[in-house]
Amino acid sequence: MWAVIEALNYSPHPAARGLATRRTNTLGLVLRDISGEFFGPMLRGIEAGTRENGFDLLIHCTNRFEGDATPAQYALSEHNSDGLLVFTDSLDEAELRRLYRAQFPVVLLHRSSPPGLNIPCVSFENKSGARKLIDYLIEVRGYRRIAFLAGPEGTEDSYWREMGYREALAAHGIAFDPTLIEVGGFDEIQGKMGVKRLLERETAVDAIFAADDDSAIGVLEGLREAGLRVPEDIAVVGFDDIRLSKHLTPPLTTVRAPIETAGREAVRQLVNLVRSGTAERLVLLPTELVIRHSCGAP
Amino acid sequence: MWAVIEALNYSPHPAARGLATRRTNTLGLVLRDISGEFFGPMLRGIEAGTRENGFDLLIHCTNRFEGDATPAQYALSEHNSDGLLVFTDSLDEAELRRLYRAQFPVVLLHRSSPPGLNIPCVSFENKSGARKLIDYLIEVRGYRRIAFLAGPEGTEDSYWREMGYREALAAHGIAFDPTLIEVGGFDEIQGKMGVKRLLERETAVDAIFAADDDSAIGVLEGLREAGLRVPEDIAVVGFDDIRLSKHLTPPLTTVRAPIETAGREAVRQLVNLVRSGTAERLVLLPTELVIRHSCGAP
DNA sequence: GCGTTTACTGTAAGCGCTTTCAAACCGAAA
DNA sequence: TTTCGGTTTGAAAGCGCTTACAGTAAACGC
Repeated sequence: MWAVIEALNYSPHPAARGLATRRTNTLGLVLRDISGEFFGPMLRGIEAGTRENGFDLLIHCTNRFEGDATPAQYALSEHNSDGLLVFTDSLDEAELRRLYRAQFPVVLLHRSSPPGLNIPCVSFENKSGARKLIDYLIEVRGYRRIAFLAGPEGTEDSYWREMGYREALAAHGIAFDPTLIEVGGFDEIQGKMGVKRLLERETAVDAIFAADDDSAIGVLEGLREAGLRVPEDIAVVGFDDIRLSKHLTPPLTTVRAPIETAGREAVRQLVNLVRSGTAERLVLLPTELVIRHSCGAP
Repeated sequence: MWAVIEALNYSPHPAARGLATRRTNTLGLVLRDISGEFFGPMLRGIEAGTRENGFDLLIHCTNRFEGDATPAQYALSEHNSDGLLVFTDSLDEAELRRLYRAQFPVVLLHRSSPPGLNIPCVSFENKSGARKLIDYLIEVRGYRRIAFLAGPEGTEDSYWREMGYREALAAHGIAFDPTLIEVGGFDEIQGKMGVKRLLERETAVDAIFAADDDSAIGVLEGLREAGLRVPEDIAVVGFDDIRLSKHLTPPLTTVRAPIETAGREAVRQLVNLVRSGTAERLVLLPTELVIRHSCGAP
């Protein structure tokens, strides 16, 4: 029997099998886009996770193009996958609700469940990571006027990092100063623009906490163009510890976020959800302080 | 009619449709693994390309795990995709031949067609890029003893870069010296190990041409650990111009390879092949010299 | 030896769609 | 009114698989 199968090198037809079993053996990943340093490691983790569990991976970016005719399409759904990994805000709440009502397995990555939905999430310990970082800047490096350059509006990772920042300030009796907050984005350009706006304000700044390393790169650039030395004139720290960070000039103090592990873990939860219907409601992966020269450390 | 469809929010079942039409509306991407800085931009290009053309993207890594039970599986094939994008050597020649005989649309990325098969390929102008780079090192910077740190055995990108290197030497009457060749790999670790082996030989070296930027990073590290200054004691150049390169210390002289464009172009060729059965046999995307401080330029 | 359970094999239905083909329909020309 | 071309509509077949079920054979206990 198997010999015959081998001889004819037969392989079953996934579409037919999918039709009959009503399972696709495929997991879907929904992203807004694939840009920035973040996605390489994340994809690596996700791909590894799906493969280890014998699933295929279908990727879809929901980002619209300039002048595209097609309306918002939810290309990935119960029809072509057994479960969905949803990154941040790549799927709107209505679709999330629909999938939830349909009891379709979904795991959220770096985004929490909309109220009432109880969808499992995987993210980092953003708050405590930021807390450790700012504690260090205050206690060890002696900075008091620390600016926060936030990520994109509505990004939860950025929100919790800001909460950690505020908590650290409060714990050391430093009043929160709104003029030290500037919105940025999770990329180099926005980081650079953000720091320029910050400098125009002419408030004293000891250190800048960029919401992620990508934007910290822009901050370094912006400061260099403004003729300021890092860390002598102003210290810079980021979050994520992407591969570039240790190669920057100066090497960037940051918080290491296990990006790849988060991807793998999200798949693990999703596979559990698909197979046994259970998953942990919230998984927060630990972060770790990484001290380099950009904060003034030797 | 459409109102009813809207009202019931009906959406067709891809598996059933696939069964009936014998088309999947999906393109497959076969990789060995997703590591290194190269894959981010490449995936970005490929994803954009597939989406613009209304196809889905299925990704599969053929890399084996330690002690995995499953034999070499060709998860992606005529059953679940309308065409395949094959990156370098992620698929063996036998499978390539089988797909070719079955007239299944395949486009190769950074790898040329096995003899007799005539499968379309998309790659960079590696040879002329390397030629420009080495010409510059010889003519402008005056180096004569330039080492080449090759990529992984059998990698065509590396092969053609070496050919460009040799051509440049020959054109300037510099004899090819095998002791200046060292094998490395397309990653940091291998680059570092390669440069250490090179230094142990105690041949005079003016400059090191690493086959890609990832390994050039390892070279920089290796030289730093050996107490050598770049570019004062020894110059270093790479190939690809990945995002890190300009942030390195010193910033890396390299050749810009349009990684993302190559991905997008490969999809374009594949879509043509799927839709009209035609594609260009070979597309080589132009590369561009990027001069930074690591080669001794100010 | 017979009735009963267990195992195995084969058959048919059906998954949700496309596609083909035939039948029905409609308007225009004879 | 009849006839013909063209269009619309409906029904049926089939894509390649799974699965449930019936049917047959084999094994078992009394």
